[in-house]
Amino acid sequence: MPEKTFGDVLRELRRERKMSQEELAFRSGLDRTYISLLERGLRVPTIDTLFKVSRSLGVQPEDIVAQIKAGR
Amino acid sequence: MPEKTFGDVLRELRRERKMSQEELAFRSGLDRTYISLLERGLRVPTIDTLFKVSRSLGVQPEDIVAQIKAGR
DNA sequence: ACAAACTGCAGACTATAGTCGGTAGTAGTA
DNA sequence: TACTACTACCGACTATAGTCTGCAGTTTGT
Repeated sequence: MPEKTFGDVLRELRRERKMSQEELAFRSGLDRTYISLLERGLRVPTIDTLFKVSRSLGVQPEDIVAQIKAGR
Repeated sequence: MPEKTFGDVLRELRRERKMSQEELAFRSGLDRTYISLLERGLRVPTIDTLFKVSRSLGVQPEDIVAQIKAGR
């Protein structure tokens, strides 16, 4: 099982749902450009943000965390 | 099943291991006073910080997240 | 080819995560 | 009475999460 970054998982889940960055941002109450930064790994989210996006994607936050490779 | 805040879970796990805030801070590479802030719910950690403390506590980060009540 | 929708990216900004040094209070123990 | 270990709390700071506007480049569909 290939482990990925948070951004990888986020992009994957978003695309599976055929959702644009803008739509995910709106539904999560976040900025569109910030979703872009997250997916490219240029920002590290707080757990509050993790909860917001996972809710918008209809997935449990722990399921996202479980897919992430242990950071440094 | 009683759901808690991140701080509640953190304090609980730390005490179960009979570890001081200072020791947890040292092992996690974080500041002593910051662990105190986290446990009292005065700070929201990034997922990087979540990984650090869960590693120090010998628990999977997703297990901590799963215990947290969905934040707004 | 063209247009529309989507995304990367830059700069300047605000909010908050995380550090650091010190002080005071608490709980336990000799 | 102390002494020790631990933690709450306090500024004041630095680093970075997250916003906003705008524009350029890419992708997708017709």
